[in-house]
Amino acid sequence: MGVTSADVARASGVSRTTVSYVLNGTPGTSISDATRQRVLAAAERLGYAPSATARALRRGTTDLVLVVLPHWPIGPVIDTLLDHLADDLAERGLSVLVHHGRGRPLGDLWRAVTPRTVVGLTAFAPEEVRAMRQAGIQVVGTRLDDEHHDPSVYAVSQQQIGRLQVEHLVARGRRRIGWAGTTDARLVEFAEPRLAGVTAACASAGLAGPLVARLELDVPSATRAVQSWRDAGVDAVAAYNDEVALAVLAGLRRRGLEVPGDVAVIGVDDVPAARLAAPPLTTVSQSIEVQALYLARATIAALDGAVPPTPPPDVLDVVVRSST
Amino acid sequence: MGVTSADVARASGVSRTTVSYVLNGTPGTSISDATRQRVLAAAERLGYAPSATARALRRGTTDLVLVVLPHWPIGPVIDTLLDHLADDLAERGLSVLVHHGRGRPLGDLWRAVTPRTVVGLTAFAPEEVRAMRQAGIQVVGTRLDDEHHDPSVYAVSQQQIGRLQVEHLVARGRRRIGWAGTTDARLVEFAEPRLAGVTAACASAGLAGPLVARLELDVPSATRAVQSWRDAGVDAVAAYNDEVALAVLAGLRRRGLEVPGDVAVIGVDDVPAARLAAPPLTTVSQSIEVQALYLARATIAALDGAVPPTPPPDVLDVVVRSST
DNA sequence: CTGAAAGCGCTTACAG
DNA sequence: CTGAAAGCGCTTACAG
Repeated sequence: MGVTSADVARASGVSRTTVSYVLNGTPGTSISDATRQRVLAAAERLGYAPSATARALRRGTTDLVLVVLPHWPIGPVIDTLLDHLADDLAERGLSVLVHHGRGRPLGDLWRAVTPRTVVGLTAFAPEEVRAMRQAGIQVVGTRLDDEHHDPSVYAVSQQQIGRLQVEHLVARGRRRIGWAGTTDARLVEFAEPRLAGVTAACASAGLAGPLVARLELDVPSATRAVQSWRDAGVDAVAAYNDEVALAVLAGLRRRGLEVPGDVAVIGVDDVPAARLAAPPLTTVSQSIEVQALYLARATIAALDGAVPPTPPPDVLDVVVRSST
Repeated sequence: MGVTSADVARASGVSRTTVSYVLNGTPGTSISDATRQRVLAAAERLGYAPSATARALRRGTTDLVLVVLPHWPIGPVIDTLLDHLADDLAERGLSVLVHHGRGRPLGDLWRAVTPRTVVGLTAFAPEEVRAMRQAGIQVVGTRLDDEHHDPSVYAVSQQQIGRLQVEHLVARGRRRIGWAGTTDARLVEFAEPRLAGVTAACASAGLAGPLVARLELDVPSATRAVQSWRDAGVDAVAAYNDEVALAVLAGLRRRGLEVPGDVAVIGVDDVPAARLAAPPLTTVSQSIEVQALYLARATIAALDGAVPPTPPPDVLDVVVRSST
């Protein structure tokens, strides 16, 4: 198929050993400059590229980092995180590959890739983590179930997000909270803990539990949800994320209600559309850059066998705009 | 590190050949049922998983499909496409891996992964395509520069998108077109051809060329752009995508202008936020599901050495809402 | 300063 | 019905 190191050796009249030494710049081996030049020239001329597969088999590992996303629609937030992560890791010669949690089982994936590190933005089954580690793969993550307190894993508390939303609304004098979820079943992993946080915060504040509505991202669905909230006297809505919050705003608009006069609305993520909404949307930001940097550092520390970095103290932040 | 086929062979008292035959269900080899059971049991007990790397080296290929995204912020559109593609390919035992066009050079990537197929949602350099093909990798794509008419590649014309936007605006009686681009340099690859389409369509309609403004996704920046358009008598704006269009709407709102009364606005992508905007946004949809299915089919056809499927006839569609 | 040889873990003709 | 052996392409002790 391709040209191998044996071809380069033959073309430059040396052994494969020497080719390997020259091309890898193996330290501790001083090849004569003439030989070096001959090898380099031959490699160049033949268009030689080493087989990463053979190298991986020999070395037992690759320079790949596999990022596993949860099985839900990823938003701009995750895109940004991936961008930063790829940049940070590229400096260490690592390539980032992303799996979208769809298709074949995860086990097939990491076995096929033999990555150096698996970065999980989703929760892994404990057996899976064990199997990966046993295969010599580092496992790093931002998210595991709250029960699995693996010290190597840093989890942004989804509950805390919901809590912050309610605390902000309460500070604004709101007393009857609505929760806007989605009908997308894939989001349950994130939606449930956020709702739990909302519920807990309502209890702490001495309020009734949130009035839950799940909506599609369209105006009719949002309008129905708004109606159900109004019937119950809701004066503030915490939404699963900014997209849902935008739907809520659309529903309120359709009903002729004022924001925040009649109803306050708060989202999660601070997507670009949030600041462009009418009115601009108050939202909980997750400081993705900070998280990406932490993940990159954790990955690199794991690689170096160094102590894991300290997780960033507070990545959650309420961005106050005009909707509350 | 891990348990190998030799371990399984030893544990079950057979040769590695037999282990391989049993575990792969190699056709044309009839292993006695007793032996088969012994091997299976030993593999199970030892937790054996074949080394994908060794297999790849031996077979010369993997069951991986590498999707290369362009180096720009991917939106929900691409997410949906990836989801569909992964589902469609999983049925053929193929795993999808995504590269976000960041970090290390593409060449390192595909060499490291040795995928069966590379699916490009970005344009590849011709040498790169040649190198991949020479390495026995199939190359499939939705996008190549209009100059490279590779029959194996199906390109959604970015120019056509811009053209459709203008034709719609002209049909609505608009005569002075503004173009809303972005300051994000990563988007140039897509933005330029779309703008070229807008310019061409303006010429066809006997209009002056578009008045170009590039904006950030925030209200102040959008407001400045709106001002420049108004100074030039612009009565319709074609935006690079929906996000930019939302910014334009925000700028118009800030300026107290009516949409579409004073200025019509049209985006691209039909993201969920488009229908939730105030007013709901007219946009060009790219029929992502159709494209994903086509890509999956093209990938599978390439695998089977079959004739490539016919590209879908018209994936572009103007979704008319209230902003025009 | 450079080469012959072993071995990473698998699959697959080829023999029996 | 099953096994010994070669080989995928690389790297790296070990010898010279």
